[in-house]
Amino acid sequence: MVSPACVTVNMPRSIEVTVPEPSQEPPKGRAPSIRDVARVAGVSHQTVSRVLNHHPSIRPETKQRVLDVMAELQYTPNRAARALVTSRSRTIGILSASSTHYGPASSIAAIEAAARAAGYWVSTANIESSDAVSIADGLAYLRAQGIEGLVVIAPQVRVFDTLAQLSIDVPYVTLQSTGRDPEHTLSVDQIAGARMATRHLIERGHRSIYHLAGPQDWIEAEARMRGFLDEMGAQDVPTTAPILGDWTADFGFHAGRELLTVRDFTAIFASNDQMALGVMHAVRDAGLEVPRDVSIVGFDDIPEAAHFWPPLTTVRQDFAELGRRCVALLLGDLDDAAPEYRGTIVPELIVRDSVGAPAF
Amino acid sequence: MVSPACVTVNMPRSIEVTVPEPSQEPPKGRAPSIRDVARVAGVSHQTVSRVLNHHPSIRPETKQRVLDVMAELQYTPNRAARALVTSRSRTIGILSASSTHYGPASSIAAIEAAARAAGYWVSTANIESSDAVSIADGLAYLRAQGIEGLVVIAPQVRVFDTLAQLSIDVPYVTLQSTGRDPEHTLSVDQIAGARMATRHLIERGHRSIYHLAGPQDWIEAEARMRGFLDEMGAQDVPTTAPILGDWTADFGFHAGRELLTVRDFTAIFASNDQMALGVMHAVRDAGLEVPRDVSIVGFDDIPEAAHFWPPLTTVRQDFAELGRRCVALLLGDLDDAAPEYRGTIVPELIVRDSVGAPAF
DNA sequence: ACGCTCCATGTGACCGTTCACATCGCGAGA
DNA sequence: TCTCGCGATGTGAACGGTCACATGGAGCGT
Repeated sequence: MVSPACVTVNMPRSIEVTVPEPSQEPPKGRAPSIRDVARVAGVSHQTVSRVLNHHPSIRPETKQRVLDVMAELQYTPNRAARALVTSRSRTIGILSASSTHYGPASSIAAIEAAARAAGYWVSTANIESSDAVSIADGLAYLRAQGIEGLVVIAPQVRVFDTLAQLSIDVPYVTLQSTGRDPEHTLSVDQIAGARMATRHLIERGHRSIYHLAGPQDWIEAEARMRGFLDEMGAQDVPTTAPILGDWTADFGFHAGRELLTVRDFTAIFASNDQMALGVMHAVRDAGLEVPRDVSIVGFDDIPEAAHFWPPLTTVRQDFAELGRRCVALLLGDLDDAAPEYRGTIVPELIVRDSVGAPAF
Repeated sequence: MVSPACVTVNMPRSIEVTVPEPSQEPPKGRAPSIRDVARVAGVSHQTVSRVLNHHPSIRPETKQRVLDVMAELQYTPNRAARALVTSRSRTIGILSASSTHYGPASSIAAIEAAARAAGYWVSTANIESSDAVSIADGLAYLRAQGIEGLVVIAPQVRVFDTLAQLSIDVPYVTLQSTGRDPEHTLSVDQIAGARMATRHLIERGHRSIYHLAGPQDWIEAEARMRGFLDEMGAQDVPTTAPILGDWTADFGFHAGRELLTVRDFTAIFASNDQMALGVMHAVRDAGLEVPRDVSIVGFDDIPEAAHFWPPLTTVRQDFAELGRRCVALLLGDLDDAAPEYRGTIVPELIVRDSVGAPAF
């Protein structure tokens, strides 16, 4: 909702430092360095470095003097120089698809906030199509930045393959539960969430339920589908094959229209809210009503879901918390801190008005 | 719609290079450097550097040899080293609010893609609240990265103030038209878009139209409001004071409910699609219908808008194009290339089913 | 009073690039 | 044939931090 025109203002790049008492001026156009600070403060550059890194053995008054000079000169540490010598970029990469959707966007924002708080930088690579080339491009872009950790919000299956091919050797995290590798698992339990949604439908009396799944190379899509299948099986409800979608409302609309030509179901569990919205549109277009004729459950609880018509029953995930934990997990590996956040995030069923008793 | 658990795999950080013919092995754990390449290729490090920078006077066969060795060693240039010596980070910063919304998220994705294509990196700082402190934090974060240009997708008014205070001296661009400073203006003409929407309503016979505006420290919110006001004035329709919102569907819902207690209007022009959705919800909750009782126009054309109930008439903006041009403009400043993209992006009225004749 | 430890600080090298400048041929013009 | 110019390449010094190590006192046990 943001937009148009563009104002640019061009300004000189150098920082004008006005030192009141004429001590030695810092060099020409460059920003002041550690040595400039040292000179003005009357200490060695190393002492300045120690102040910067909170080294314990510095006399408080020395420290304060250095700090004062830093402020006076508007000193900012040079990230490149530090990265060069330590060979640590302190950068976390995010490989993301459909970053314009609410879920990924929220997670990205949370990751960035958490990383920033921990003194890390974040670099995002968006891939438009999820073919191997785009993925490889995105990963190459991140690699060139020397990322120390990677978060994958994209079709994981292919990403992992590409990762191996490019021999990118950083710890990585993805935002969903696989079930395998529980040691390294941080979960909003997608499966549990999908089961809640499915159970809700079954409890309301539905027996013919379709599942509109997400792309199957997204592990969370797979997990939600598995949850659906598990619950259907556990309750002994006959299952039809899930329909594989692409997360968009458009797809939901077209799939819904298709499905309604036969109309052998009373409910649909969509793998995200957008697809659920599309289905509702198709239902109305067919002259039917939600939930009278068809009941619908979504997944994610995007902020708009409460205002859909009818307000959508869905499964809420805390994307922000997810992003935060993700970073905690990565940093645990990176900094050998013990990540506290391995517990499971429990999703929540938000009951609104899109589910009713079955029509037949 | 992405989510849950998290898989981490830890891998060694060093790159194992297997050089078939035992030439001198590169140093311990570090990645191969320009000198490693030089040694293996039998040239000087400077020659390698020249190959890297496409220097004209290098013999083709020398160049090829170096290229081969680079491939063999899996050499990747070290960004930090380069940034250090050139004091150019090749990084563009984005300061963004509400990055989870479709518009900003789309622009960000486009900016990142365009920047990547131009060999630049992108760093995003999200601000959660738009108070001065958050803004200052975000800007400080970006500054510490040595950004060379800045894109602002946030309440610009405050940002500009803070920018001045922090004495951040980089070229910047914002994603909207101000009207002032036409020389540096890249416009999706918000004003024109808002006028189109308003005119559409007036042409359909509406005379009592409310405007649900965005936060007024967003310049595009202001521009859309101005467009609304201008058109109303031009057509001699009496105007009521716009209502200042916050871009969310929730706000639209509550504002709509409030407005409907009086119901002295036949149409609402909302400053974005989310607020329009909220209003439609309120209208239905009041037992009324869109567009029979109230007509509604939105702004942005988010992908879901076509599937709202009723499908929303709105103004489409090409966020992606916007992001692209934004980068072109910045890079024009940065690299002294002539930015070709100063023309105006014309928004487009998408007529769907949320506007009808006035109820009274 | 001696030596040892530890605190506070300084010195110089090094990280991987680019930059400014030097060098070495070789062909062309006088 | 001598020199000048230029194309192709090499040499060494930055850039702004951190690291490993050195140094000079103060405090303290014996």
